[in-house]
Amino acid sequence: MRHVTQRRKRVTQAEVARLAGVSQAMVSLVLNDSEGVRVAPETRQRVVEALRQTGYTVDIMGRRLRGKSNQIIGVFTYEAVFPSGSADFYGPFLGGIEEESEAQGFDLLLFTSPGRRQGRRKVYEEGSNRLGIADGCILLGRHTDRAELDRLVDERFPFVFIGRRESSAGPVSYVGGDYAAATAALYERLWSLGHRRVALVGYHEESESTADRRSGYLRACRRHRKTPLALTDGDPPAVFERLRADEVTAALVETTEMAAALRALATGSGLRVPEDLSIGVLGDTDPTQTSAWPLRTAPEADWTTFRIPRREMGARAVRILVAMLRGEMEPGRRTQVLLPCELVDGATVTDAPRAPRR
Amino acid sequence: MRHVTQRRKRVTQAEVARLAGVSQAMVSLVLNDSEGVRVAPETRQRVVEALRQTGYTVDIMGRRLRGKSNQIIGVFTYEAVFPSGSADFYGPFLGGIEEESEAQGFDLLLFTSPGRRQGRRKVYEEGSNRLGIADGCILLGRHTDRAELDRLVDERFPFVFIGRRESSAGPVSYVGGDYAAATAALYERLWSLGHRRVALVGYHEESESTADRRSGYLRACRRHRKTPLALTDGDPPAVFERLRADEVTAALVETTEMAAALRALATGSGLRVPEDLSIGVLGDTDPTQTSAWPLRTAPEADWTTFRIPRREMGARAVRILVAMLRGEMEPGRRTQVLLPCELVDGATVTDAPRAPRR
DNA sequence: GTCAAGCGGTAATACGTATTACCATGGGCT
DNA sequence: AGCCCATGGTAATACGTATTACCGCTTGAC
Repeated sequence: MRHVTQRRKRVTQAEVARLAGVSQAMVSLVLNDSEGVRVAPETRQRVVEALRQTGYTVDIMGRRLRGKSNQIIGVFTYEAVFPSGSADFYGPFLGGIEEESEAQGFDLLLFTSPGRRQGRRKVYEEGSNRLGIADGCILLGRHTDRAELDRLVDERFPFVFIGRRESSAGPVSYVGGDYAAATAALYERLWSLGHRRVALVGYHEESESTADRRSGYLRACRRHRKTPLALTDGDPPAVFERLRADEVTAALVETTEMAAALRALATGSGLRVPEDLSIGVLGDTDPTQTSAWPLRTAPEADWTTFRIPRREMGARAVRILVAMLRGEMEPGRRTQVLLPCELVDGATVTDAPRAPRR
Repeated sequence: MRHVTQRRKRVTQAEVARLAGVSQAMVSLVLNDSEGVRVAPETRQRVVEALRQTGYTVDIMGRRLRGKSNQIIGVFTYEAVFPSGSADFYGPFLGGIEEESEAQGFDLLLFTSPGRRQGRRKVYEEGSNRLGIADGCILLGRHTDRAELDRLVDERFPFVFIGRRESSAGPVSYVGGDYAAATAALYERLWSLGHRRVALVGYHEESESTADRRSGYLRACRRHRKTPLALTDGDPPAVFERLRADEVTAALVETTEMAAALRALATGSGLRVPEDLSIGVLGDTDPTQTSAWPLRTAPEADWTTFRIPRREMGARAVRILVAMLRGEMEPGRRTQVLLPCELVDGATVTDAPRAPRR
């Protein structure tokens, strides 16, 4: 029984050269058809023949080592990219990232190894930043670690965040959705339908995206000289009671979970949605996140909301990162982009009720 | 205006060494904690400090060139991982891959960089194998390139395929679904319900998965001494006519698309499903693939089928690959695994009709 | 006959890391 | 004093490729 050959060694240019009776450099020259370098046709023939015989293939590693870039974009997410449940938060983002990095000629490195602390991934483990093995990195995730972000900025590692992010350590490049404008637009839509008491229901926690929605709401309120009514989580029944007490006819709600809970409470109290209470959802946010609000929601709900251009955001982030890597950006400058969100007319918003409810 | 630092250069061991006042070799030694080599505690301290200051990260190209592993598992798919449509074929596989590689401490490298030929990705582009960047690789995709597979086997690059694959170049490691057993089991279920004329409707093309389903069907037929009736695509109406002509009471159909088309034809002809015709689907196969069969299918259809354990397949593939990389497997041997598929009782199979139809 | 120029090829080097062989120093022992 | 050995570090090298500087040869011009 013949002993199986062990791990066959790669064929190198040197071996090809030996076979053809030339130097390694000559093989490289023939392979790369360098301009301005002269190779005798007869020699080229010999080399080509040797290449064919040996079945030589370029070793990417050697080539990239020499080129100093390994053509890899890192993707860091604070949670698993492919969740076991059906909730698909990252999918669209990554779709855009994949598409664009394919177009730009980069591979994608998903950081799955880093240590998790209480189920959440960390960039810095044992002090060293594994992201560095990529040329640059795209970061995603609702649950951002402030300290890590600051440190990243500080290290001058090229990265782009998906979702607006602020850091005290300096400017951050990001591609976000323009939640403020979209929220204001949704408010305007309600206003034009006759709603005069429009409340905001959202998180208490001050993440950038929550803050943007609130600022859009506040701006719209100011514009129409209305007193804002912003309710931050607390338990759903309490929020609902508050809405009734203030004779609110429309609510702008941060997530579909919250919206579903509200609607359930409303219909439970004999109120019809949207005839008695219009509900606008401020973008379909991360469905995987945990909250005090009941998770179960009718999937077929036809919410009035705005579409977050996830795919475009991913693609745009890659383009920005690649520009940074190519040095096409004034160094030190950061790029901050907010993409418009498209209004989606659903079945949960209609004209304001004629008579004020009691 | 102060000119900011230009394009951040990779920091190398040599620079760290300079800062610490030692040689590059010393930095490498400290980093790798090589056994049997003595480093003065005080020196180690200096180096560690310099590493921290510079934010050094290892360059995978240099390291791999030197022949060491990078703790990176490559993932190669013949189509985009994150499709723009909602059809999510790769998701579950990658979920398992991600989960397991996280557990094993590996990062995931998605090969998205160049190399498409007519919309399909290629492993070998310009003769070079890009997979080599990773320590080993997992391959997925219904559309396999035979020549590439052979060449991969030949190169002895460590890889595991998801889905059974055969190569003339030698044994291939894979993790597949046991379609033969599952198909046979589905046949048995039909038999026990009184069906005596059970047809197979499937692809003509001889991919491994198609072949497995057919062999399971044939095995079951032999067992019950029935003449097989295997219909390979052709146009749906023709297939349906054939089923009627042969007084078939149950059909095992390869994909949900085919099944939906058949059902539409059946109900259009006044046959009820499942009362007059039972339909079993042989696993929910790649929904993105193109075929002669109409794509539109009622999504809420409650098919009787078997579940392909995609997530488990992904995880298992990673475990096998890691074992290969750790050298825990006899070199030259390959691991070939078929995981059982669980029967799913849906609404499209019931007792055989009493009287033969006409 | 000397020089320049053109041609065809090679040696050398850089890229970043890991590892081996080796060297300098100093202390303990005979 | 002479020797050995332990200690702590460095120089050198290999990995595979791309590129530049350079070298030897021929030929043509003067």
